[in-house]
Amino acid sequence: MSVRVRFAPSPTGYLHIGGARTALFNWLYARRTGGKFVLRIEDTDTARNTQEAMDAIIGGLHWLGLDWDEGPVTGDATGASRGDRGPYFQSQRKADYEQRVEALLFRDLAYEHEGAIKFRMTREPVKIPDLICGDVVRELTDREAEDPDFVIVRSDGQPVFHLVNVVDDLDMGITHVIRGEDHLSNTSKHIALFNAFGVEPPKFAHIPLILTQDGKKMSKRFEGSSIQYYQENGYAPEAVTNYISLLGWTHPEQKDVFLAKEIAEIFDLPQIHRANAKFDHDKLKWLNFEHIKSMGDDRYYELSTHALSDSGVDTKSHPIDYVKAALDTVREKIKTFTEVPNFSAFYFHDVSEYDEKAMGKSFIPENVEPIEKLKSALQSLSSFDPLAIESVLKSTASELGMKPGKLIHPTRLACTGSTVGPSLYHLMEVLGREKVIARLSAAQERMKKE
RNA sequence: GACCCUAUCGUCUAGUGGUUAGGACACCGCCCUUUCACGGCGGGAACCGGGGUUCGAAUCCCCGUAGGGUCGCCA
Repeated sequence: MSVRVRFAPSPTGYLHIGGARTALFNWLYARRTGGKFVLRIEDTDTARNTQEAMDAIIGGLHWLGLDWDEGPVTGDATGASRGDRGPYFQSQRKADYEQRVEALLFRDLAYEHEGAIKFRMTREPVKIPDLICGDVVRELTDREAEDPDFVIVRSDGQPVFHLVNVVDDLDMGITHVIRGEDHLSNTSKHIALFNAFGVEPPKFAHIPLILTQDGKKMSKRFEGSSIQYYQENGYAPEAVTNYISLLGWTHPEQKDVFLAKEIAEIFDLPQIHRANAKFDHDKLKWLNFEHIKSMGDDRYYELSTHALSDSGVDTKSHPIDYVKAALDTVREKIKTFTEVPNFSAFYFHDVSEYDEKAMGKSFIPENVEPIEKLKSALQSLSSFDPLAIESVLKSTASELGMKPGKLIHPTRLACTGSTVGPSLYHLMEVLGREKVIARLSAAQERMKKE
């Protein structure tokens, strides 16, 4: 029997980082086994569902590159979908649930209680075979011992999570339920329901949770709990999937940097670590840096220009080769794409503002003359390349009897407006002689005013 | 309160009865570099506690302790 797994988010918030990891593990398992990955939307709580959340989930999954074989195409519950086991929105499956409940009622496995319908839960301990946790025997808690039965249909007629989750998994032929460990205790209810329907439950695999650095549950308010945070803060999706896969799973060769599609060939469930993991932002950032270094040129240019345009820098009006050359000089300097504008915006517009502190040190009247000398030396250069620029900078300084740094710092500030940035000689080459001379001249005017 | 899961450096983890307890991130030091980074080399840093089992436990068992989860007409 071929594997069918599903990711079943509820559109009541955003795509949580933990949910993203659950989706990733499901996706990996489907890809590894050649099975199907189903996306199902658990929107039974109409009061709490929002279209915004729906779009964030679909968008987030797309962004992460976790494509689904069956499920909605868009966030519209009545819109198009892929697959022949739909509808994939629970809000569209009411008739199925009603039928199932009727059957339960008919066989006295459920009963009406104050307008709601409750399921007759077994009083016996339930064995939960789990691919990650092993066999878990779940006994009744003290409260459950008083009344183990639980509501499966609200008094307003709306079916409840436990019921719809089981019915859908059953109807959709789900073979493996891979979900967060927060569902482990509830699984006894689900198994009892599967038994009541006379079918064998799917295999279960409960994965540990992701906690904050101080070991607390990641609430919606925690910065970074939503995938959107990473989309907006300069992270490459491949770094994010790489990082979250490392929370609870280890590459057999102990590798740290890899692509999700690489793990898709070796991933398996029993290897998953059983303890919760704390989220380490530093390691994610490092992985992002690694992926920026190793991604293809075009992808790097694309993500960088996006970051630039997001911050209001227009690259479109510049020749493509100029843009690429400029971006090449910042590639190994950035850890996130949001840093790209800081390091490269000066390439795309004139410098009119300078670092205040540095200006006090570099833009002084005494520097007007040295910069003048440098300009003429630069003018006479036959080739405006990094090596030639470097040697001119140093020889000019030495002729003037000043330390190279005394000339280099004002030059950098003049060219970029900042004290940090790409390699000075390379940046000057990319900028081109004309712009460099112009910016040097503009800086001289500032120096006279000081 | 009850039930369930878990427990190796600060963090993610390797380890499945015999290892100088390994790696990565982070941190510290040195080198490289007249920007900021990168990089190179080196360093500190862990088996929660107590009982067993065994010739021998990080590894197996029990009891504590701690953390997390669940016990909804939320999902």
